[in-house]
Amino acid sequence: MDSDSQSSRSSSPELERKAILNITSGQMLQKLCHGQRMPSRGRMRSSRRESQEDLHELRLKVNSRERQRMHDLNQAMDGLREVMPYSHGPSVRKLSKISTLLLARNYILMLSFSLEEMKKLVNDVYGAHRLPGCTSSLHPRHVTPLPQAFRTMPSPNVSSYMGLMTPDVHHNTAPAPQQFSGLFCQCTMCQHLPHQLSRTATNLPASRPGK
DNA sequence: TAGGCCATCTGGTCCT
DNA sequence: AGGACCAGATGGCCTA
Repeated sequence: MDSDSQSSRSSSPELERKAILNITSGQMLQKLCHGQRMPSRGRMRSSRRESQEDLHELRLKVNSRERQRMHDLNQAMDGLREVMPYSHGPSVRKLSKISTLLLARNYILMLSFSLEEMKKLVNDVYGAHRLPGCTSSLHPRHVTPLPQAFRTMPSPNVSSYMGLMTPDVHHNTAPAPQQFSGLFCQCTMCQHLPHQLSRTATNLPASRPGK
């Protein structure tokens, strides 16, 4: 996988061997054994070496666990990248970790906003003609409020939630903003809505209405 | 060449 | 006690 291109750089067998050699020889081992009391001459050869070996083995074990933990973390990060709406082509550089997290947050916020807008639009069309006993979640009574983080966003402009989709953050690999502009009209909801509503949805105002 | 990003090692802390 | 988690340090790779 392309996303592993960088991690394999450092986790290749050769480099891992070097890493092991690094702690096996010299500095690290000295560090590990530093502060240990000198055993008597008779015991020095065997017990000191044993404790060194024990420490060394322990260190290798701990390092290996930590390495595995970080690999798992990176795997999860890759999973997140896969569902993020940015170009996945081979010519596109992988999102950095921080960019992935920030973009994911913005993406969630934008989807929340889209959902709320959709609920409002559907309610505008069908709300007045609701049948008795209808418990649709689209009814105003059931519409959930926006998340706090979303409500405190500085700008109501939809495109502003794409703040991260800028070249300076994504190394010129960010998708064009219009990649998102079709969000409403491509969903199943919009496709089944009356033509007029569908048009309205695809021409969202710059500001959130009524806020 | 500087700066960004990353993997790895390491020691400390917390939890079970 | 052992494992998980975290953050700092370090060094390598890559790009502008």
